Amino acid sequence: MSDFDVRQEVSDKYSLRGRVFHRLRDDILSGKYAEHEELKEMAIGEEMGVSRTPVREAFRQLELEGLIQIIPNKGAYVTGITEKDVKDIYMIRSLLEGLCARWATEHITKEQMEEMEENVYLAEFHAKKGHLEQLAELDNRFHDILYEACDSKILEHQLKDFHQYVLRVRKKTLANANRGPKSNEEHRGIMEAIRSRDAELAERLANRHMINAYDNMVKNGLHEIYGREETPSGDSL
Amino acid sequence: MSDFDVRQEVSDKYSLRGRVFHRLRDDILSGKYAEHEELKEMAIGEEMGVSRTPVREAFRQLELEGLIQIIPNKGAYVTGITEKDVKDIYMIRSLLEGLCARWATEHITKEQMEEMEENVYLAEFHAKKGHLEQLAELDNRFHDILYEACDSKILEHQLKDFHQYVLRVRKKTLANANRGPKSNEEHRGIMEAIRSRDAELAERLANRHMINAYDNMVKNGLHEIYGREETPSGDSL
DNA sequence: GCTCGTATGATTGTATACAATTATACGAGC
DNA sequence: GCTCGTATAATTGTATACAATCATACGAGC
Repeated sequence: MSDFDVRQEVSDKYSLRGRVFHRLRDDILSGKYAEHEELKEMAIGEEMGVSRTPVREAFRQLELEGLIQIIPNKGAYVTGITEKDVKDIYMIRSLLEGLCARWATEHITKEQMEEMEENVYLAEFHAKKGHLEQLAELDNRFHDILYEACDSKILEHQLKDFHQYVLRVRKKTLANANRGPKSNEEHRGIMEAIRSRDAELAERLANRHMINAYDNMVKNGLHEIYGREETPSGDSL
Repeated sequence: MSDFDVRQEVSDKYSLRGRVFHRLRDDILSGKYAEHEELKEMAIGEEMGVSRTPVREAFRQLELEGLIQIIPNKGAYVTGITEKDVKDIYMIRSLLEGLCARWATEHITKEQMEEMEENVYLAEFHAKKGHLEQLAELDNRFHDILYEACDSKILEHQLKDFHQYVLRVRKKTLANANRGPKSNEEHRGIMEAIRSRDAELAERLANRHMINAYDNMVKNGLHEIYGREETPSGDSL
C-alpha cells in the first residue's frame, strides 16, 4: 500500500547495489542491451561509477528475476524471451488476474475502489484526447490497484513480477495499436463487476481481459519484436 | 529434462556462493533457523568456512526467493509465512497445477508418461508397506514429472518455486497423516486422464488435488506449525 | 597445412580492508 | 529518576587485491 510496504522485493533503491539493479533492469527492459548480450561486471561498474561488488550482487538478483542468465565462470547474458514464453505468461496471468479480481471483489477497500473508478474515468478521458503516454501509465496503475486490492501479498508479488517481465513487449503494443479504447472498456467492466460485488463476473472479465490483450498483441506483430522460436518445436502462435 | 537444462535458477551448485545458498535454503526450510531470526553475514560465513562475499550474494538470492528479508543497513531476517500465505499459495497452485495438467495432456512425451505410470504404481506399493519416506519422495517426483511434461519453462519454474516454498509445511503433513493413499488415488486419476488425453478432466482433477491437499493440511493442524496471523485481519482458515 | 599444447590475457570467484551506518552503553544535564 | 547526546562497538556496504578459471593466440610437432 504505502511505500513502507517492504515485501520480498529488492529492498533498497538507494544503495549502490539497488541503483545498479534498478538501472540495469530498466536498461534491459527498455532494450538497451540486446538479447544474449554479455554483461561484463567491470564495464557495467565503470559505466555506473561503482566497483564490481554491488554489480555482482545486482547480477544475482537479476538472474532470479529472470532477466539475465549467469553461467559460472563465464559471464552474464541477457535472457531471451521466446514467443512461447510470452504466450505462457499471458495464459498464466489470465488465470491469476482472474483470481486476483475475485479476491479483490471480496477485499477491496473504499479508497481503492474510488481510485479504481477514478482511474477508469481518467483513462477514458485521455483515450479520447489521444494521450498515449498517460494511457499507458493509467493502464499499469489499474492493474496495480487490482493487485493491491486482492489483499494477498503472495498473489500481488507474482502478478507484479509477471507484469514487469512482459513490459518489454507491452510497452510497444498498447502505445502502437488502437487497443486503448477496448482495453478501457474492459477495465470498466471489471471495475463495475467488483463494485457490484460480483466476484464470478469479475474473475471472468479479468480472465478475458488478459486473453484479449494477448490476442491483440499477436495481431499487432509480436513477430516484429521477437525473433522466431529458439527451439524448432516452438509454438507457431 | 536433463541436468543440462539451465533455467533462470541458481546456476551454480559448486561455487562457494552456490553452496552457501543451497545449504542456507535447506536450513531455513528444515527449520534450523526460527522465523524472524536474524542472519549475520559473518556468523554464517564462519560456520561455512567462507568469507562474507559469497554469503552476501547468497543472501540477495534468498531474498528474491522470499526466504529472507533484507533491511538495508540492518540485517537479514528469516521470512515468516503466515497461514494466509500458505492458503494463498495453495489456491494459486491449484489453478496453476490445473493449467499444468492441461498442457501436460497435450505435450507429454512417451517417456514421461511411462515414468508417471511407474511413479503411481510404486507409490501404491510403498503406501501399502507404510514406507513414508519413499512415499514423500515419489509424491515430489510425481509433481516434478507433471511440471516437466507441461512443456513450459515459465510454468515449470513458477510451480517449482511454490513447491519449494511450502516444503516447510508439506514435509510434516504428508508424513504424519494418512493422506498417502488418498493422494495416490488422486495422482492415479490425473495420470489416467492425461493418458486418455482428457485435458479438461486432468485440469479439474489437478485443481481438486491441490485443494484436497490443502484441506487435509488444515485438518491436521497447520496451526501447530505456524503461529497465529501476524495481522489481526488475517484469514481464520 | 593441420592439430594440439602451452603461454598470455581477460574475466569471474573469493577474501580482505576500509567506509558508512546502526545499535548500545554510558554519563551529563535537568 | 528521566531524557538526551555522545562515544564506542557491531554490522552492513563498498572497494580493492588476489586466486581460479576460461578464451585466445601463437608456435612446435607431425
